[in-house]
Amino acid sequence: MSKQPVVTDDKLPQVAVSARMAGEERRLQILRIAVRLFSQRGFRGTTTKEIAQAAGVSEAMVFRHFATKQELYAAILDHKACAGEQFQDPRVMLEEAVRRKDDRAVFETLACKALEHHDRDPEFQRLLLHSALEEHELAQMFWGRTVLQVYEFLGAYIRERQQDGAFRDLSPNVVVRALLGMIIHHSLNNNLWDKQRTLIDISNEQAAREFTDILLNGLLTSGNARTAPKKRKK
Amino acid sequence: MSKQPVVTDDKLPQVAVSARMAGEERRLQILRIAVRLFSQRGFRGTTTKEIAQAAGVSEAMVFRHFATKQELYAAILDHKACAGEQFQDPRVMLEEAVRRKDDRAVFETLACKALEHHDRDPEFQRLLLHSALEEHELAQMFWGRTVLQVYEFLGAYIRERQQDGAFRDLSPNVVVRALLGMIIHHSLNNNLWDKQRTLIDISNEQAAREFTDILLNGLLTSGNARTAPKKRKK
DNA sequence: GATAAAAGTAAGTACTTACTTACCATCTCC
DNA sequence: GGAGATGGTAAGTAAGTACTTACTTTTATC
Repeated sequence: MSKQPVVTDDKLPQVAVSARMAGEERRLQILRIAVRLFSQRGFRGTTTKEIAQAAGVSEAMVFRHFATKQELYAAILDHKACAGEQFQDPRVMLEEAVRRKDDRAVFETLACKALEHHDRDPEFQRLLLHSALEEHELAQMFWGRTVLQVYEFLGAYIRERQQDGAFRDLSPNVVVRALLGMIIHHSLNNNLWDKQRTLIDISNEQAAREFTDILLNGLLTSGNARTAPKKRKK
Repeated sequence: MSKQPVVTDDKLPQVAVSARMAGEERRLQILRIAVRLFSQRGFRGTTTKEIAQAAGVSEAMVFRHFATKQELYAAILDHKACAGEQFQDPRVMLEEAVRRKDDRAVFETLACKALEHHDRDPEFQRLLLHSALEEHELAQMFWGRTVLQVYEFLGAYIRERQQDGAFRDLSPNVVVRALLGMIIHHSLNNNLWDKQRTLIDISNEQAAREFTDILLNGLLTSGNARTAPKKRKK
């Protein structure tokens, strides 16, 4: 009777805002909104009431779809970490470059894809950091499922190239950490500390190229390599 | 009367636990405890009740020393960011190495000091991350006061060495970001994701040496430099 | 068009949270 | 030794918080 048709914006006609939705549809909508809010304010910082309001439904609806707040969080992790537009498996992504032993392509492609992913989905990085700080299972899961794989895969490649005599004899894991460090720290800067990009404002492609450049060739001009060549134990 | 002398541990005789304290002393104790709890669980994740309990006093005491929870947080930021065992100014720390133009010493010393600091005071990094995620002022303050200075100082050194012809022509800020990325990401891994250090378990000194090594000399053996020398637009 | 399942809500409950009030205890110093 | 300042508490309060219950509306289906 007194129920006005709650369509707040005529410019979004394809989505009937707050109209009755099919169950699965509403579930997904709530999930997406929760992703946004959790990534902005963390798990503890986001209330179920806020989530419900942002979705345009009552709190009870949230709890019909997700029995507890924890379960909603877990569903998000599943959604973000397993399904959807997730990291492509590096083994597939880099297959060709690895076969060609094109070092530059291997590192640069990986760097570029990672930077693009963090750029397109900054929520993911925030969510990950929040859960790492809160010591939530997502952090461990992501570490075991994604990070370790990258270390294994890239590490194996580096070992292979060392045996070819193409790479110097550094610990492969340290090299991987160096590369990931440059990439992830750059994303973190762009998403968290220097959103206006006052210090560095370059495209992902260029960033990937420069970091790869540094890793592969080093900073020094060829004449000046090793100013203080200390002996390095093992 | 019925008040037992609440001294829980005889091995800490110099600090009378929960006995009457001088105002300033109690204030500092609460502050230190709050630092620990905030860094572990974040601002929203820590209750004033927990802080009071950990300090062995009633909640009212916390609010006598700090009018609000926010004010307590602000006091922590002051304490951590201004006073105490804060970062040494890199300009002082690296003065001699810069004068000698000992590139390896410049980068390695900075790396080592930063790694050691994060190792000795992991709370600081957690606190910083929490506040960056919560978009708190500490993050901006730290960025403006500490991070920018490092970029300026190291950037200037790199520019100088480029004019000497010793360094290749890369954007100085990108080089700084690469170095900080390796260092900070390594600390982050040690403090947050891989506390058991299953992947990489090396001393700070060695980490600093290896990262510097990578930055200064690159990965490739001298014969193989630049497998695919694309032209780089300015 | 009756019916039953599904989508939805208003108004709770039990508990926690930041913060307050009103009062006690213990020093210090003349 | 008493008085005022200071360290300290028990027991609140009002506004959240996650989650529930009992109920109404919509919609697909026969």
